[in-house]
Amino acid sequence: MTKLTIVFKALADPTRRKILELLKKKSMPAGAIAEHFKITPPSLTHHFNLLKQADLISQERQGQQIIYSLNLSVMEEMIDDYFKLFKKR
Amino acid sequence: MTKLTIVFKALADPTRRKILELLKKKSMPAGAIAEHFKITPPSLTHHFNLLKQADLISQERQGQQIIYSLNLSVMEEMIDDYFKLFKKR
DNA sequence: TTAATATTTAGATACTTACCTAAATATCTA
DNA sequence: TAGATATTTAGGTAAGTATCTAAATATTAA
Repeated sequence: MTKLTIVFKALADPTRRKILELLKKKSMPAGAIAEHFKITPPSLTHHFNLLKQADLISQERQGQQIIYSLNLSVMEEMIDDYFKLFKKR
Repeated sequence: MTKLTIVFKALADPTRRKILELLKKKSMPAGAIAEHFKITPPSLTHHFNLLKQADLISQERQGQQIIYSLNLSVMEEMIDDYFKLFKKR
């Protein structure tokens, strides 16, 4: 699977897009993210894994918590490299 | 399913992205598109349907052929409305 | 109107995915 | 070290998806 396919698959789910939007405001631990959803922690971990695979987020342990952060650069690269093809201006 | 989810799902497949890239060069009938792939016509029709559902392409019959065209505006809207959120400049 | 061409529809199958429950791991605190 | 907290891993299931073959539809040409 190409990197682009992995990224689009990651974005093709509303839960994962909402996670990205939360992380755009600020980095936060899994538990704080979980408060915004009604799915179980294992399901959220599944989504974190796909977002990590797409390199859209990073994680860092801080004590008992795992802090997730958005990797803005991957989004930007995608816009620059792929969508520019289809952009007028 | 939201419109954005439908569009990202449509883009999350290499065959469909290649169809879009072909149509970006010029509109063409299903058969001409098919020459670039090794999958069967019904499989291609399946991909056309998903791209149409995402409003990324349009079709128009011309005699025996169905001519497909790219809807650039949908791509542009998506870049403007969604990705701008994540874009620095 | 019959045959040929272009494409889609119908239906089946193997694979993938999003979700769950139960159990495991990692860290902190008493 | 034992217990509590935060998160992940393992394993299962129902629903979705990409593909195929066979049949149907639409159009053109003989």
